[in-house]
Amino acid sequence: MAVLKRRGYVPQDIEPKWQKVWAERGVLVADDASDRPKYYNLVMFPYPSGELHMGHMRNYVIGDLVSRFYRMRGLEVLSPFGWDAFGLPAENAAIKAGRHPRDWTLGNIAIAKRQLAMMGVLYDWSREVTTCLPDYYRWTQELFLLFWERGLAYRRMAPVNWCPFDKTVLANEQVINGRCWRCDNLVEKKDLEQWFFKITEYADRLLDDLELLRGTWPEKVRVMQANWIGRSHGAEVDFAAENGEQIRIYTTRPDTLFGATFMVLAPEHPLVERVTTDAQRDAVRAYVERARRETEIERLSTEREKTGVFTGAHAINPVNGERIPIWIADYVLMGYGTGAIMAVPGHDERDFEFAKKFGLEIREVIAPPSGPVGELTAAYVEKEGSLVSSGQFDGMAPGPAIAAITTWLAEQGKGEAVTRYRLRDWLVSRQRYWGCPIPMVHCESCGLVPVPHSELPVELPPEYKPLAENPEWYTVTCPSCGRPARRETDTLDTFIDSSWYFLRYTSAHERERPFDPELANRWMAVDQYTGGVEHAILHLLYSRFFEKVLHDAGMVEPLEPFLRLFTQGMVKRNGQVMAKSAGNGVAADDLVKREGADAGRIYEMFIGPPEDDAEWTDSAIAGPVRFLHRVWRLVLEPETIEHSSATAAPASDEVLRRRTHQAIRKVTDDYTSFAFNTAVSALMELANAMQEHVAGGGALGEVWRESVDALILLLHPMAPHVTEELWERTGHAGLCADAAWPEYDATAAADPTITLIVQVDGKLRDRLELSAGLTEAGAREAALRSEKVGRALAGRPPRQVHYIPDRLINLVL
RNA sequence: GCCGAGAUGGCGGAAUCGGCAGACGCGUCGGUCUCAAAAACCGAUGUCCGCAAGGACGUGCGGGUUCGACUCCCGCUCUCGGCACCA
Repeated sequence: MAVLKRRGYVPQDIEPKWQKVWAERGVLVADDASDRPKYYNLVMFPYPSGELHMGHMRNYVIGDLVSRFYRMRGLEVLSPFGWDAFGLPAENAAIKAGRHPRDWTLGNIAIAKRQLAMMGVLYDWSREVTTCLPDYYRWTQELFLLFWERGLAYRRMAPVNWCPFDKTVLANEQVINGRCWRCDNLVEKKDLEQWFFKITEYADRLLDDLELLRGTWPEKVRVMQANWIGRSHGAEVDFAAENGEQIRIYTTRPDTLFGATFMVLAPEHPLVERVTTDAQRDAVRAYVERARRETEIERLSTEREKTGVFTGAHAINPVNGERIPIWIADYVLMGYGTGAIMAVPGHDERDFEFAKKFGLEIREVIAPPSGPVGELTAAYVEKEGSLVSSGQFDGMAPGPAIAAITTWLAEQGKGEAVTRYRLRDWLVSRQRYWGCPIPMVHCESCGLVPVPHSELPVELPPEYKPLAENPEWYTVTCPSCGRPARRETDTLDTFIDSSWYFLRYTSAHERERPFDPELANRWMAVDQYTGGVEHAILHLLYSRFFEKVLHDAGMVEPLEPFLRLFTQGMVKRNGQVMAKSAGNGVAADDLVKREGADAGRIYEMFIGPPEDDAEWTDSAIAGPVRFLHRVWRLVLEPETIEHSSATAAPASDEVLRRRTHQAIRKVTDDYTSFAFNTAVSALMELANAMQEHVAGGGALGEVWRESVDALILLLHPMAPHVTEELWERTGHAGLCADAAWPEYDATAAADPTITLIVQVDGKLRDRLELSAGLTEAGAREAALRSEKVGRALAGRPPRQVHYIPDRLINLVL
């Protein structure tokens, strides 16, 4: 595309000038001591991966727009920025390019910082944080120790997700369809000793407090988090195996206990070996071996057939003393519940399928409201109807029966009510160099010993090589007994770094603690948090967890870190999400060179609702480009706009003023509610109205100047450079960025005339321009006077009349 | 399979409460200017019938409620996102 050459407005001439002024004057540096109401406006800090394109920019433009808007409305805005700078891509790039991950990362930060400035995006850079620098990660280590001291960090052997390509373990949340979230390779299961955070201890609060976010977080995100935590209420029940072992099962449907016709243990269940009979031992061992070898590919095959093997053993159903067979099957997971189930094929789809395949008994114990089915052809899973073949509980509805049977089990000492979660503890250790070192020491005699606070930070060694292969680094003396010991060589998941950065911003230079609680409470909670939906579970759940732990530690008051959450959609081009790898990104540098930052910003806001994905069309940016040239001309040289007596309605100050105040109302509402696309439309309409005013020979007096000022001010959050220039050129002292938001005058915006819609039998027949405040009789009279209406009525009198004052009248025949 | 969101012109999208469907743009067509082109500016632009006036149809599909439905209800289809043997 050729560089657009137009008279007057040359964005490339004015944009750098104003960027310099804003920076010099520290326009967006937040004042901790201000007595204006605070507004903490946060955008998700990025991973510095290289050049920014317009897909990245959408987030930052929204953030900047919000900052500028609320500043103009008189709030003390805190809008900090930083870098989520530890992580695998830096290591991968470093391996490829032979550079140290730190150099690669810091280089990218410099590029991104320049590009943000070039887009006119302002931040309070005095609070910048970079998670890979010791002055940040020393506090991450401090917080790790706080979790350790509060019993929330522990180390244990566990089956974990191992990515063979990235050579590290992954959190459950980082495994997507059995694949690594970073490199997309299949994940393996391994038994390893790893560090965990006890997020499950906070499961109830993380779930229940989602209620505090109703209406201010996208419903989608709240639902996703609730499902991820996955709380279920049920009972644990002991079944006695015939060899004397107790097998504890978990069920959410104790009401179906009389329908249990067999039991199933997970292949990894510790009792498998002990209950299996000699006759079945070989078959069971073969099955368990196969299940162990089974890869994620087989796990994921969609139409997965049930497999299993009989142990030869039996157990006794505690409610009715029945003897039922014990099976092994991999559809029962060791990681959930107790790793063992009672199978109720009549009322569970999976058990039904298994029973059908292996010819096991299917028994009906819940009759639907319409009565017992007799021969079940599918599992009846609804909780409606009544119990049958269930001894003393017959006739009860499933709901009450759940409570009654659970109570009975507890009284008999055979079971108890239990709450279970899908959420697992957070695996936080990674076998990578480029992360925050875990400040712990392994001592043969003392065990796990925390590094004393006075010795923090535990710094990464300068040389880039795996920590476990760096004896010079890991060999230390035990802080407790002084004997030779070994440093922990794992580093922390980068999601820990990003779980508290918003707190660090509130006192980024604090030297004694991770953050100053007083300042944290001055700014927290975040009033507006903006970022991508891809963080709906991971980052947002972990940050909420940290906030609650730090609340409990007395370091910050709010229970939830983010009051309002906005998740913006992704920008696509040629049908694909803009990405370096897809080669379809619109580079920010190119855009600024061609169309200018302001036009790019407007286009990005105009492209569609900000919460939706948007398709970037190269030609469509012409609209915002033309619009800005038109604004320039309207403000600085309205006399060059031709009078066009043929088309223009006679102009009046009253009409111009009305449309100006209507625009103030609309744009203010739209900025508040994140409807940026319609805010652009409203501004274009105001410009159209002003142009019509001039073309119609309207006066260029006081009302005109009010419109010009409003146009500049309303446009400023979206297109800061051109408006700053116009503000100066129209003779205002001070910065447009510092100016007060225009006041909306309801009287001026009120329309004295209305368009009455006239319908006959619900069909539009005429529109009448009338003065407002019409009675039904008056409206009816006016409607009947219309020639078009007369034709439609054809002499018939209306039987009914529906009148919506000042809007519509419907004559029904 | 379950949960959530969505489907409106050639394209992006708009439509506070059930009351003018298609705002605002892009694109396209026509015009002005120009030797010409680009840019700029002006006008037209949902579909069909009609010279026109005007009329009919039209918000994924099929029903329903209503004087009146893009909007509410019932039943589908398709698209996107999340979860996925969680007992």
